[in-house]
Amino acid sequence: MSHLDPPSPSLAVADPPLLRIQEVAAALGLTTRTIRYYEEVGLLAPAARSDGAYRLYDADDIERLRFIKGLRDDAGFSLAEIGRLLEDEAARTRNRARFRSTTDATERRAIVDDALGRVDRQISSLREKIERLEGMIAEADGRRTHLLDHIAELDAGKEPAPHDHRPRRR
Amino acid sequence: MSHLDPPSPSLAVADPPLLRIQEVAAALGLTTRTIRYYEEVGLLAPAARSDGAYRLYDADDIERLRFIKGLRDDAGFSLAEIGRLLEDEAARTRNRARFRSTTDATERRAIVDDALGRVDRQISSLREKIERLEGMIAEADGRRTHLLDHIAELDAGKEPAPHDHRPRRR
DNA sequence: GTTAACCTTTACGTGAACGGCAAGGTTGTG
DNA sequence: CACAACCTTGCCGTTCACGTAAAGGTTAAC
Repeated sequence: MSHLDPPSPSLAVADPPLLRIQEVAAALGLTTRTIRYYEEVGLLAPAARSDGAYRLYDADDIERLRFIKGLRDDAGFSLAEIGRLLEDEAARTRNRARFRSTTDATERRAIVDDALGRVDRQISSLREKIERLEGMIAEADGRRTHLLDHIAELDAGKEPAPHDHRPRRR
Repeated sequence: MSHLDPPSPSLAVADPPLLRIQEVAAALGLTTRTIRYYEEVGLLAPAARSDGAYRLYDADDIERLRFIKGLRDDAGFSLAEIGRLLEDEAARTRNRARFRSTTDATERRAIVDDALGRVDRQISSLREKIERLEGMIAEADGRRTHLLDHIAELDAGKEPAPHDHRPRRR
């Protein structure tokens, strides 16, 4: 069941603590404003609200937020692209509800299959980005080689040609 | 000398054609405004100006612009970061002038060495970015595996536990 | 030398992604 | 119940990366 079955025999499994917005912000290195903004544009909604309407986030929310941050900072995606990659929060909420509201294994399977497809698309998006970056490295490596050639020429004390920049074939 | 010595025996080597801003823009899929803006913020200056002050770009400029576009689109760097990576255009112009104004091989070597250092820093920047992306892929792969576990459970017709999201150790 | 198609600078406008208040409600601790 | 420390929803401000005219000069072709 869970990673280590709790000693409590038949009670609710000590539900995980829900965090308030500032705790989440501090944990992830974001500002509360940013998190609220992400909610505004439909990137994630808190798992719950307190009686007084405080936003309350669970571990899943935090994982999602961390991924959003990575997509923004590390991958350089725009929030719009991130939204497309993650499917909007409304759909996620709907799917969670659908999953819980049914016991039909086939239907549950469909929902999980769907999630799997999204994750796969996320992964190939990232791989594609890596390939483009590798292309850029190759490009830069070309310039590097060119410069090394130059250095070799200079070290050989050659009569310096007046700065040729055309690609050299070898 | 150059990639194929030109037939012209002792004349200037048919200097390469300089392009006007719109031709450059079309060739790279940018707008003229964007190119002018990049000049405004010090990312590149045209190799020359016509008598009537038209901007004229050479092949080097275009290569630089293409790299800038890659850093922006593929790597997702901000223009400020790109500026730091490329060293500002003023420095580039100065170095070009210094390179041409000297015949001293040692001095030239220093300049080229400098350029090599920059290219190396660019490459490690890109590699670093790739590593971060690979980290994200690993993360997503974790979620993927988790989903696959779920699917296996469902297919096995197991009594569905009420949606456990804690990391599973194996 | 006229004309269309380019170009120049200057300047104001815009969408994205937040920052930073104000005015008020909520929570937990003493 | 008082109080500090948090939270809420507005709403306006800002920076980045350009878009979009406006008013005029330049180039190349005819």
